[in-house]
Amino acid sequence: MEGDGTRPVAARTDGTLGPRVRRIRKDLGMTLAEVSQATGISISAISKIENDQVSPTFANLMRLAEGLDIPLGRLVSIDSEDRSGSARMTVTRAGDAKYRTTQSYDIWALCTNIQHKRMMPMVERVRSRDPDSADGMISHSGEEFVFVLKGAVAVHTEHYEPVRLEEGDSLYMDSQMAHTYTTLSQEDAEILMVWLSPAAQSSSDNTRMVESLLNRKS
Amino acid sequence: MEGDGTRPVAARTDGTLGPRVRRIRKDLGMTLAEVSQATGISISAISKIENDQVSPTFANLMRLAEGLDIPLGRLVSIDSEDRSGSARMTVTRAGDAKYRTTQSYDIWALCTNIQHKRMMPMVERVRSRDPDSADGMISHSGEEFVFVLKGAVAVHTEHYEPVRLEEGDSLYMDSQMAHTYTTLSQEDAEILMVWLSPAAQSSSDNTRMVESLLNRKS
DNA sequence: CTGGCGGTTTTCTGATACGACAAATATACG
DNA sequence: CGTATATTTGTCGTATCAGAAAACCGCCAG
Repeated sequence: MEGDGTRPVAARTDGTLGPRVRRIRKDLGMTLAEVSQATGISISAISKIENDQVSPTFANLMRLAEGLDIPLGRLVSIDSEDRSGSARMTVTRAGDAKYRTTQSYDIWALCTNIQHKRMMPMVERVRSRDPDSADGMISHSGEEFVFVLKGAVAVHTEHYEPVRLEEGDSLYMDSQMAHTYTTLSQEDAEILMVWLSPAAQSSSDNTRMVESLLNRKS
Repeated sequence: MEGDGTRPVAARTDGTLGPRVRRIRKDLGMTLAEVSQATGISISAISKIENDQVSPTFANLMRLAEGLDIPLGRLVSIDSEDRSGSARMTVTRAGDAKYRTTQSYDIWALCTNIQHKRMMPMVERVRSRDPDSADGMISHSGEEFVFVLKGAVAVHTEHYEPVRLEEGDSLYMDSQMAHTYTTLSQEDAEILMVWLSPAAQSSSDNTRMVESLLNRKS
């Protein structure tokens, strides 16, 4: 092992983990010593991790996530807290939502122009009245929350009896369970839906997933 | 292999990573050799990882995620799809939400009785009209989505000019940015808010966090 | 200039993950 | 049963990670 010029070069990681860890630590206003205290990892090890001089073991990644109080998945995922440059807030006016339509729904996707967004909020007008002739039952990953803005809808699922939701009622479900919505009121009902994708790391991912979900009949 | 004390004992990881990796591999119908091929990790190493005999380095975790075609965050996160036993859906009627009040808001937490929930939906009546005399600017982790149900509100943040939101308008923000809401309309405004905690793994966690956020003045 | 003093980086050494190979099982299938 | 395939286990050499301590780096006071 001739040390003839061979620098560490820090190629043992993707080169973003370290800076990400440092950023999180700084955001929490902690010193290396405090993180060491909180995680049980030595100061030097943390320093090397932050400088991408080592590829930490899974064990230490877990301890790090624990001590920094951040889910491990967030810690290691590439998306990072790097909000630099991108907007941290976006507003969508009542009429300005991004519109699209399917066989059974009119959909207005809200707040589409913010990056690194994990929830996908949208307003939907439910046009179908028959669970079978509709787009059909849809099953996808993640969780969804529904709040009835206007009218009344029925929620059809594979495991429960249909549920009637009136204005102001809300529902939260594991969206892996196949489901569909139909209007029960005279006028087409309107619901506010927020979908959370477990896998989604970026806004563009989410948007793509929504598109594919809406296009498949199932 | 005499059990003369020194056995691996597999305490170098949390004990769930290995089985999880194996499960994913099996689901994909791949052999160790194929995964080795796809990831560049040796067969023996993968075997040891799957049996929790080693704590893989971050570098190998990345290669593994890449080769198994799964987001790294999903690969390492504990959460798992184990929804067995608990309810997969819950409904909250318009009048039945869990109520509480603070100096500036009346809050109805929605869908509180479902486990493993990551989004925290709530309806808030905004009573304050002065951003300074209110509960004060609040900064917390995560993201929040707001939809105005009734009236008009102003959103005050540390980085942006106050934004006026009318009925039907919506907003999405990185809630680490300090913020507060005030009513602009004659009648107290009502908003639907969905908060996503990055750390939250379970409903109870979320509820506790909401409580502490609401109680601190800051 | 000099000497603390937090905070961080580097150095040094023991512990351990990794890769390659081989032998021992385990599993699947005819 | 055999045979083929897949997986586990063990060994060895190397790469490299973790931790302790020393060195380093502003920064500030005297």
